[in-house]
Amino acid sequence: MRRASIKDVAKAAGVSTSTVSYVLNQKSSESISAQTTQRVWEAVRTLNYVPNLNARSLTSRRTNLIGVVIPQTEPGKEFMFSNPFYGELLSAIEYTARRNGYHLLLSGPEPDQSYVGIARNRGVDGIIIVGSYPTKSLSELHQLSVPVVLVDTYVKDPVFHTIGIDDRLGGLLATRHLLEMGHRRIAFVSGSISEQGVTQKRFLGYMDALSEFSLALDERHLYLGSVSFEFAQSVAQEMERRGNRETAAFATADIMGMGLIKGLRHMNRTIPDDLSVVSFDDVDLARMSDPSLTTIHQDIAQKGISAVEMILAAADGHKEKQESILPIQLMVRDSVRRIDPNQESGAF
Amino acid sequence: MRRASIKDVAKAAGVSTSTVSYVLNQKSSESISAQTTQRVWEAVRTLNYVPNLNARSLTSRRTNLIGVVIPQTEPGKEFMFSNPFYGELLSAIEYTARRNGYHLLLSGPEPDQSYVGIARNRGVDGIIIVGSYPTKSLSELHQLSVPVVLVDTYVKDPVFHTIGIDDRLGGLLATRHLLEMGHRRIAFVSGSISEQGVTQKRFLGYMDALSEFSLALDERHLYLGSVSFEFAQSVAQEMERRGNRETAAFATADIMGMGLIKGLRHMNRTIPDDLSVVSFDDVDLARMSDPSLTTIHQDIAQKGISAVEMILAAADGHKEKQESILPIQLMVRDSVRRIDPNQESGAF
DNA sequence: TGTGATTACTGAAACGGTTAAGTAATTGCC
DNA sequence: GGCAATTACTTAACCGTTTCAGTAATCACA
Repeated sequence: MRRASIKDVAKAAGVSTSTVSYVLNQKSSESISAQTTQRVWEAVRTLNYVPNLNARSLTSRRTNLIGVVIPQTEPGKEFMFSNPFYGELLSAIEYTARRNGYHLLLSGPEPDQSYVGIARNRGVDGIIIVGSYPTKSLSELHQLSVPVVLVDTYVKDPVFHTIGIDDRLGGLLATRHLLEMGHRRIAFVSGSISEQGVTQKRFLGYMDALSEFSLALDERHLYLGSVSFEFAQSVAQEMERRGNRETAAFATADIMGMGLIKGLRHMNRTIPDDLSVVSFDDVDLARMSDPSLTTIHQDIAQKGISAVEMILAAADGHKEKQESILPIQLMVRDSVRRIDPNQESGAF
Repeated sequence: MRRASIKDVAKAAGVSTSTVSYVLNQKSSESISAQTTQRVWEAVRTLNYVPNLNARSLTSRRTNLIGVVIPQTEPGKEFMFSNPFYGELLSAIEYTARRNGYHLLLSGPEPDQSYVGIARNRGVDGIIIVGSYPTKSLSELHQLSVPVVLVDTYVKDPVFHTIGIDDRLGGLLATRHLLEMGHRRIAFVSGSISEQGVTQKRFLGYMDALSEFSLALDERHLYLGSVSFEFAQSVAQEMERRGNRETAAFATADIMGMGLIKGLRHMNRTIPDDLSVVSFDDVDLARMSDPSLTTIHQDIAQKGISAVEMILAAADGHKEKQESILPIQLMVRDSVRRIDPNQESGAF
């Protein structure tokens, strides 16, 4: 008992498959009598017919499929989405896509042929790539003539649509806030700094802020690892070990901010009394945290919505390259306290 | 400059399309000379050819696509995944699927034709449904002859593969722990209790535990709303308003446990001193929370892995209905304190 | 009343693949 | 040396859909 095909419908309605197709697609250029139209719809109903979109895409050259590639945040870790940022982003993408008649083809990066797999062999109408990847895979993508939206990726090549925020400004705002609150020895806690990733920009912002206050970069304040709760948690001990007496930290993701807080608490330190923390992203978690995190807010949902809209526009023939930089904002909450800049001792 | 098709390869290699197809699929039943094989592969390489999986599925009747339906946790909310549980689960599903050569078609429930859309018109090889849905849509699904795995859904009809945990036992373990720690007035904080959802079972477990201690259900201790941080947060005030003097609460999801904690803290109450909390799921968040949550642990990743494996088995012809109940475990952390059962006053 | 439009359809090719059946050439075997 | 089996392909049908190019019938009109 197979799924009914258009042929079954045609037979049941006593017409040709082309007629059925015309009825289904309501082409105004074709004229079909009201009688026939009704007979076709009846057949569709009784046979419980649904068009096969895969077959349709064969001729229409449109799949109504958007590929979404989300990275494993941590190379050693099996599962992605360890950062809730991705969950929130994906939600927005899925919702927007579905509203516009698109489905989502979800994939992590494929080990062998980078991440163009779904684009190439599924013929997606567009592909949204979140995060940074080796440049060579990006150039691969360019050869496919498929709209690509890069989210949170920095590339010089102005070939792809991009959407992101001003990460450097974010780093500046975060660090400046700490400086204005009197902090001078500020840890920089992040994942590894890659060429195309957001972290590098946030780091530049960190340095910008130091410059504003005529401070030199002290590499001993850099704590680089992976974007994960666990790593950030371990940084607390590392800070003590190094003995740099930081009074504040800028963590480049909310989960890292939370990890830091947790790590400090294990050492019986409290936030913000022993260490002020500013983080980045403003995921739901940031508000839920205790103390709630002072963080750089970005509109994660809007990022997803815009990404889909760019694909839709490109699929509708708009050729111009689009580039969107969403606003960000410092959210002052409870994880930073003001100190006397001349006070000599930090928590460590 | 279109994508190369199998015809282009055939022309370039000077053979028929069938030969190319045989080379590509390495059918041992067909004999192709080493020479020809090499020429075909060369053509494939120079033309950068990748088979179109959509076209292939037309004849092979296999799409290598698994549909995943994840609910909007909250009817009024636009975006799903507000509960990190879904992110963790989806991660595991995606990873396992990709490892086995499958891609994921992600969808929220479709407003009009429930959620069978992707199954019907994309011809997925299997569909994983997370959470509970109206029964009528389920019966719809049954008519498609596609393997279906129901995750965290209770249905009497033993038609679908299912995977879940013993939610009733979980409710029992959570509540019993609170009772053993001396609590007698225990709030039940959850989303709405639906027929097929997990909440109902957890509620039954809550009642089981009360029975064990010869306590009657007091409906004043029930706080039902939506599975969200925000609702749980608001429950804190509601508890005070009602004045039932609860000393503990069982929240049926970790985010609700966290919301509760936050809500109480806003009222200058502390956990677990003023209220002990046990929650459910043990998402990463639960460990990160402060105080870390005493919660019912379940292996979320395994849930996803098993779901995919069930689909794979079914796609390979295994017809028997599979049913998996994963173990759970009470994780004792820092959100519960022992009190004297005879002490008369709770926090409220 | 013949002509050109319009209406209401159908036939067939095409999309990119797979595969059963057929064919020609070579090989194995007695 | 003749026949069957094997090797190495090709042809053609088919999967489910769209769409261009017909075709036949009706209609409008001078």
